Amino acid sequence: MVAGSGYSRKKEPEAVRRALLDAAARLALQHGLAGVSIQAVADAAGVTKGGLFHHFPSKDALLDGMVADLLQRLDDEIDALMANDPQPHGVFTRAYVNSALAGNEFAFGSDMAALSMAMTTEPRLRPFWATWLQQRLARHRDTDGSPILEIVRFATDGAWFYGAAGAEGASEQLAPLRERLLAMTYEE
Amino acid sequence: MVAGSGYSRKKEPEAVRRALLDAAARLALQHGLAGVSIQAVADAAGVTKGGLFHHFPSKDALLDGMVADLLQRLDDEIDALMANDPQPHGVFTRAYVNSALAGNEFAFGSDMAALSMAMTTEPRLRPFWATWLQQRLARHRDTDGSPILEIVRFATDGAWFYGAAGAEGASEQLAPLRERLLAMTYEE
DNA sequence: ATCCAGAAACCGGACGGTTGGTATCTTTTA
DNA sequence: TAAAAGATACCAACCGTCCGGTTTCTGGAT
Repeated sequence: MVAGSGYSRKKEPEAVRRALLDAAARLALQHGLAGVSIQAVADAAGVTKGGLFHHFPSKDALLDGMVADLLQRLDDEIDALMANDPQPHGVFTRAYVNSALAGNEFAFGSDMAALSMAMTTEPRLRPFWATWLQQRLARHRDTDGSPILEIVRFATDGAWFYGAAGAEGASEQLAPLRERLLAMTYEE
Repeated sequence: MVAGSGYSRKKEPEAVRRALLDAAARLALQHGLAGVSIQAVADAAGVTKGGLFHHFPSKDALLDGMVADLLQRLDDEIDALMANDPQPHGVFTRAYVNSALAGNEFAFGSDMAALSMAMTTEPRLRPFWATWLQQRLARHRDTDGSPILEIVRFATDGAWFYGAAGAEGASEQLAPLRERLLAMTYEE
């Protein structure tokens, strides 16, 4: 070993891949998609550009991976929420609402922000979301097929978007809205 | 005049400015915000970079101008729609719905696409939209203040977003939804 | 148990191209 | 003729990508 020229790093490919994906999402919602450069992502993940390119053959592949990962997380979160819901009618829609407008603090800086940004900006990534929703909806047609629930879901998207846009007093405004939307999922 | 080196162009500053704004919006929804470069906008508008920089001192100024212009157009369109609506209750919300989900063909490739893209991608531009909505809403609090109308507007946003994402069969799916939303604006 | 290849993981500099921006010049308009 | 409108040339910085090199891991053969 040549003194001073060596470098050492534990090889944890999965962890690095995770770090890269997380860094990409974080950079996206902090500085916009324009801030997601190979160099920036690599730096934020504690890896060099070369290391990044070992995991993702191109930037497009990185963004694709990011979107797929975020959709997977959303999938899991919704599944978890659905598991704790005894009422069959509108389970998916309720989980959807609670996932997007969660807790007292809304998911502004959350994963979904990076997702919506990616698909809005990059035309190539647009169908991903719609496809995900349609597949998910096909699975829950029996419990979540009514027109009212469709409106509830779309309203959730709009409300989330409004909050993510950084509207002042959005938390206070959206809290009662969420309750109204949830109440609507039990109707009919 | 040196032979072959001369150039001639009618000087129409306002027309050029319009062309630049339009070109920026068109490039945005065609190739994403990443496709909106100074050079590309200038080329598309039939002007050189120098010409562009005469009208907009920076790229940020160009994007700000684009967003402001798009919001202005939206303002005008909604005003026009409201003028032809005899029913006071929910006028603004109806105009909002009709503007976003207009005609038989939805406004996918429309101005709003560039708008949502710009504000989603660039964190700096995010407050513009929310501010616009809040100001507009303050003007129509008397006629459009009810919670139901709020849900209708948010659902409109979500539905538009869904359509803009390029979902298959969105037109067929969203047409009845629009009618339902419009019907809701007359309730109560 | 140990060794030793070979593969996988990671480094980091170099490259050609593009970016936003500036400075200077020419043409048109008022 | 002064100022606006636009053209042209140029720059430093950054971009995504590539590639040769270095380190660590893995699993047979011994």
